[in-house]
Order: sequence, then C-alpha cells, then structure tokens
Amino acid sequence: MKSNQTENNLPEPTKAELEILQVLWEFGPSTVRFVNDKLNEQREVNYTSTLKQMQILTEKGILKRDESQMKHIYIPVEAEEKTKVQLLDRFVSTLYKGSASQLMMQLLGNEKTSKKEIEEIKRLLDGMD
Amino acid sequence: MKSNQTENNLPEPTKAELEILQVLWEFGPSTVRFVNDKLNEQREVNYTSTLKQMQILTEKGILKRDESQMKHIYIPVEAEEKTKVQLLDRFVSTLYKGSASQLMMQLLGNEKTSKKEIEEIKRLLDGMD
DNA sequence: TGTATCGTACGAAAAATATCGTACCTTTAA
DNA sequence: TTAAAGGTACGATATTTTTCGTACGATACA
Repeated sequence: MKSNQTENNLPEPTKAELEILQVLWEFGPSTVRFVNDKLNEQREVNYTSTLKQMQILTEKGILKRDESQMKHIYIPVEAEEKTKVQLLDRFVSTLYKGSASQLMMQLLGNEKTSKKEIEEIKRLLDGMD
Repeated sequence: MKSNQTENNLPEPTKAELEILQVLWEFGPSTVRFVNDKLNEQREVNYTSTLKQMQILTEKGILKRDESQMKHIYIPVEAEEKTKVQLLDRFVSTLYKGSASQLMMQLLGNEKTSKKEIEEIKRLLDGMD
C-alpha cells in the first residue's frame, strides 16, 4: 500500500473527493442528500456513490460527522484554506520545483488571467509591506 | 469510459505520467532507459513499467517517438510551458473558481513562499506595464 | 399497523492507473 | 557463430479510485 500522506498526516483528497469538499466549503456542513443534489447539478451521480465517498472521506479523517440525528451531518476536519494551501504546496513543488514566482509568471502570461486580476494582484502586493 | 480531455484535446497526464514528462522536460528527448534511471534515483521502478508508461503516453498523443533507431527516442509533443499552463488552468479553476488573485493570496500567505520569492514576483509585476 | 419514503451500511463490481513477467528481436563481442 | 546484454511488445496482474446494488433500520402518515 502506497500511503500518500501530507505533512499534516492527512491523505490527499482524490478528484471525486475534492468535488465533495468543494460543496461542503461553499455551503457549510451538509447531509449526503444535499451534497449529492449539488453534485447532480453538474453530472449524474447515484446517491449511494456520494454516500460511500463521504464515508471514505470520514474514514480517512478528512471529514467528520455528527451522527446525533438520523441524517448525519458531514463537516470538513480542516479549514478550506488549510487544505487548499496543502494542495497548492504540492502543486508548486511538483510542477515548479517550489518556485512560486515561476508559477506567477505563468499566471501572468496566461491570457485567461484578466487585466483586472493582475491589478488585483498588484494591489495585494503593495499592501503587504 | 470517462475521457478526460483538455481543451487541447490531449488527455490530462496522470501522476506517474507527469513524473516521466518532468524528466523529458529537464533533460530533453530521451530513451526509456535514461528516463527509468532518472526515476530510480527517486524511487524503485521496473524498466518495463516505465517503458509501458511511455508507450501509453505515446498512444495518448502526449509523447511521440523516433523509432528510426533501435533505442527509441521519446519526445513530448507539447512544450513544457503549454502543458503546465493547461494544468495550472485546471488547478485554478478547480480550486479557486478561476481567480488567479485568490491563488496569489494563498501563495503570499504561505510561509513557504520566501521573502525573496515575493520580491521576485513584485519585480515581475512592475516590469509588466 | 402496514407500506411508502428516506436514511445508513457495506460488499462488490467497474473503471482508471500502475506495475510487472515473459516472449522475442538486435547488437555486441569473445 | 553463439551467448550475453540490452532493446521493444504486450498481456496479465495489482492497486487505487469510483460507482453501484442490496440489505435493512427510521420515520411518516394513510
């Protein structure tokens, strides 16, 4: 078994798992039913598939749940920020050998990054000192 | 089969495939033997595993190869930049709903991003207008 | 009070990835 | 001219991830 742990000792979420996390981040702690409905706005997924995923996420320690009601409420263990930072870290180190500025250059060179975005970034930086 | 195509119509490379691409990007067109040796500097992989991966990459159209010699030479079809931009695009849209500046904020808030990196980024931005 | 509805549990199938064993062809050098 | 070394091809297996079917408990309400 190749265990794929972050420095945080939490395994990295897979793609399907990430989809679920996004819903929980956006709408807060939710039931399986709610998450599944949201997912189905984008693609067809069976309820029990989503249920299973969320159970797996719970086993992995990425989610926890409140079982006091019949309808269990699932909650991300780590804050959205923290998880994203971890994923970003991994991304930067994998693709850019850890160089954030290299990643930046690509963002800026990308026509998909609008002028407005660039202005926004500049403002952030200027406000940093 | 859920086919996972980029706008470019090239399938997204998987993790193991990305490892191989990295070697080719760093060292240029190479034989399987060379790539496999590089990979084995980091982890143990069987030669035929790497061979298979590179054949799959070729089938997928991510690599092409020069078969004129017995030792085939493998070459990435797309430039490093282009592929990375695609992956970055996907990353930004998945995790940050396409907002590059949000991603930036996380980079900057991350202690792993050094002061030097930040200075570098600033310089890039200032030189952009 | 029984039946339709909505929930969880969980094993198993399916699909996607990754790894490897074996066959077999070329080249090299004794 | 043959044996060793090193190459490709490719099916099979292993592993990981994803999806689903079925069993079964709770709840609601006719």
